[in-house]
Amino acid sequence: MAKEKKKLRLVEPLADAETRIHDDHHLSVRLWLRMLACTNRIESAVRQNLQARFATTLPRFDLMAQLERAPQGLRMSELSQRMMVTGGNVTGITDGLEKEGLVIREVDPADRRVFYVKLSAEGQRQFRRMAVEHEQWVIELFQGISVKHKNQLVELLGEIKQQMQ
Amino acid sequence: MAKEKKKLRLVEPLADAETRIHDDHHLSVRLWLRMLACTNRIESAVRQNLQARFATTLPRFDLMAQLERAPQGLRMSELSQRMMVTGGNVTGITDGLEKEGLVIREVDPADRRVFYVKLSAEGQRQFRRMAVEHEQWVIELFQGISVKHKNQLVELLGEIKQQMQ
DNA sequence: AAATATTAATTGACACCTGAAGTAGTTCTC
DNA sequence: GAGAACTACTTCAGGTGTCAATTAATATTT
Repeated sequence: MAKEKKKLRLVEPLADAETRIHDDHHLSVRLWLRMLACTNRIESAVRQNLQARFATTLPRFDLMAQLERAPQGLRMSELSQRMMVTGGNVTGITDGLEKEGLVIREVDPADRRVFYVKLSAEGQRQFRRMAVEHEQWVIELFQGISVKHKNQLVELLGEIKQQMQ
Repeated sequence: MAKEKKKLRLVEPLADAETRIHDDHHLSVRLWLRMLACTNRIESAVRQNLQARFATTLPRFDLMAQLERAPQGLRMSELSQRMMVTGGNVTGITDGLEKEGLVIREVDPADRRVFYVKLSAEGQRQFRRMAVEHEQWVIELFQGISVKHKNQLVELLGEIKQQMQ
């Protein structure tokens, strides 16, 4: 213990010029861990709600949400991009939803490699019901945050998102 | 600035209050989606780096990071809490790390139900190496964001985190 | 002290997710 | 127009994650 500290102290003079950078190290890591913690908690809450209220999961909800915004249907590859997951994953989730009759795979006559995935009528109904509640959950989760702060967050996170293209 | 606020306060009829709520719906959902998008991208980058450089994974790194901060060792249940995952999950990750000789399960003679999980010497060495690079990755990912904005984000996300326990 | 409840960790079933390899259909190139 | 390259999707293996049920040890109750 004491040995460790001594060693660290010996190195300190060198690091001194870089104190600001060193602090930034900690700042960036701290920011990252906090982002992760927040996201995980919210995600976990949403996930539990989806399970409890609709016996479904976040990825399924997410896929259906993408389809709802694209009534003409989406290719598997487009779903993959928009959901930011791999193609193999989309195949699995789509299989599940198709088996439950919530989505449909339609072949493209012009290119028989391609599927267009669409919400079935039943899928549309179910998604609508879920979407309403989902919005409510998110609002409740963020209810303690002022509109001003929410806007600031959207702004700052936008900067990060842009930085990462 | 102050004038703006006053205006908003003066115009308080029903329609207006509805508008504010309606906007807030969108605002909250938008904020949530943006948080998720940012986190996913960063997480994905870190994950890829861990895989490419050290042939390991984020959960493993995360578990080792927890242990590094607690040289006396942690119970499975403590790990579970700190990592915000279920106990069964911790069992699996610990099994993997133990098999590779990076962590050790020590029985508590006072209560034979509990294990104290610790980093092995090899685990410590490996974690150190990973931690240095990991910090570097995070810093690079956030390099385009000013210190001021990072601090703001830490602050605002702290508010959210607090709001959610 | 025996019956009961509680607690710590594991197990098993199932879903998610990735990366790499495989299949089938399309396009390019000569 | 036949072979090579490319593209869309699927499959597979392996790690991650949840929940519910189980096992084993400890606490509590009577």
